[in-house]
Amino acid sequence: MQPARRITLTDDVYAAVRALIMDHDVQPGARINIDALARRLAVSPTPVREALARLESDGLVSKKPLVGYTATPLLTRAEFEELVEMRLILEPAAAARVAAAGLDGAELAGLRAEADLPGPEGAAAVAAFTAQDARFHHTLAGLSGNRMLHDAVVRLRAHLHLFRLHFPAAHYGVSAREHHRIVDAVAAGDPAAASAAMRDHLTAARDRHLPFFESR
Amino acid sequence: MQPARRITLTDDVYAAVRALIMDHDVQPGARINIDALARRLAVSPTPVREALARLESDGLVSKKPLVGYTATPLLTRAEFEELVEMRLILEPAAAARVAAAGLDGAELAGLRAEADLPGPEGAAAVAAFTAQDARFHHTLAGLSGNRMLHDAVVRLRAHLHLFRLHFPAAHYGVSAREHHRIVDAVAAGDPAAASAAMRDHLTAARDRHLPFFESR
DNA sequence: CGATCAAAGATCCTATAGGATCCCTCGCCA
DNA sequence: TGGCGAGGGATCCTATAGGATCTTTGATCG
Repeated sequence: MQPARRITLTDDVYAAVRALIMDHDVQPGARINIDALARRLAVSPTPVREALARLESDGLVSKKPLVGYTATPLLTRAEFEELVEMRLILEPAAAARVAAAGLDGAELAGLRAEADLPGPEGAAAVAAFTAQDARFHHTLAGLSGNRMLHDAVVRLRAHLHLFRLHFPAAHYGVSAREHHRIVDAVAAGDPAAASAAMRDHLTAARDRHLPFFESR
Repeated sequence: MQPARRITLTDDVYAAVRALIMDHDVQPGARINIDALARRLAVSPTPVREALARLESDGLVSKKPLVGYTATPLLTRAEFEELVEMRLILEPAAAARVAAAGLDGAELAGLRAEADLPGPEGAAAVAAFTAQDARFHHTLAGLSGNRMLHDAVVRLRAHLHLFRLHFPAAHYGVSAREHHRIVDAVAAGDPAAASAAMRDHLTAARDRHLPFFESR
């Protein structure tokens, strides 16, 4: 772990702690000791405290007064269903809006490039896959032109760190094809088709993830 | 202003600062001096810093490194349109889900009670109206059973402190009737009607608010 | 008279120290 | 042997002080 340094320590600490949680360097449900974390990052407890306060707003940690912070436990099956439901509300609407508004050549090319997903090769395959998948969904939400919609999609995404460990190989290839189907509908300027393609993608992804809960 | 005291100062400070902003005791766009705020609340700067970090996640203040915090400026017309668009995505979906799930007698009675809105009498009429309106929308979102959906609706609502000052009298009465139409559809277990009623309510409220931007 | 540069003031940012609270372990008792 | 209570340790929470940075004001030069 590198000592954090930039303009404001808080931002660095925030990013560092977020990464620790997302990569499961801090086990879900584990206590987070402020002093120990500060020593590990070679900073004082104050910016750590500030970063944790922000992370609590993101839902990645929770605070019990006079006891301490805790990394948020993994999503339960029910919470996962809620998350999917929420994405089904937001993301098809975003896709429809992008299709309705239309994209210029550069935007479309960029989106199409991000629709591709890395294969199952390489050491950090799962991390690379989820990171690229996140980029695609975030970019699409951003192109909706509605900043609040974009923020909401990004915020939800943080909870998917759940699947960093157990990850079904079935995702590779299929997800990329579904992404391209969404891009095609967007490129055609067909809001209904874009919305439907996104809905199908999300429900399919949900079904692919479900076995995870069986095995717990 | 009372000195803040409870279990954790941070929570109290958070609520206090939030109230300051919502009530326009701190003008939108104004700089927020951490030390001055700490003295005013009779606490040290540390919990103030922590509270401000949380408020930044809520979008009520923004931070410029090495410069300080600033109360978020009032929504522009474009941002207001984005907010409405976002509510149109979330809240009709929430209403439909509540209607589909059905409510027991107590829940329905509670919701119907909150649909009523205080009239234009009294000193703090605007504050009472908006507070009650918020309660209705929050309660409905909460009854959807989806916590993330509820949180998203509540989070958006914070940005409506915009209208604490200039408030059209046309809202009184009309809004309550629209609320009851939503409750009726929910009580009838008709998701499509509930969704439509909410959509109509939001678009009508949007139109009632629009003159505010003409007068700036 | 306007623009540029420098210095002073204010503010934020970080670190360290002390008080209060909670959790856990050990001993005692029924 | 199991339950209860007290003490110690750890941790959080708050406060204060010092260093770094930015903004602003004033003076100087063109």
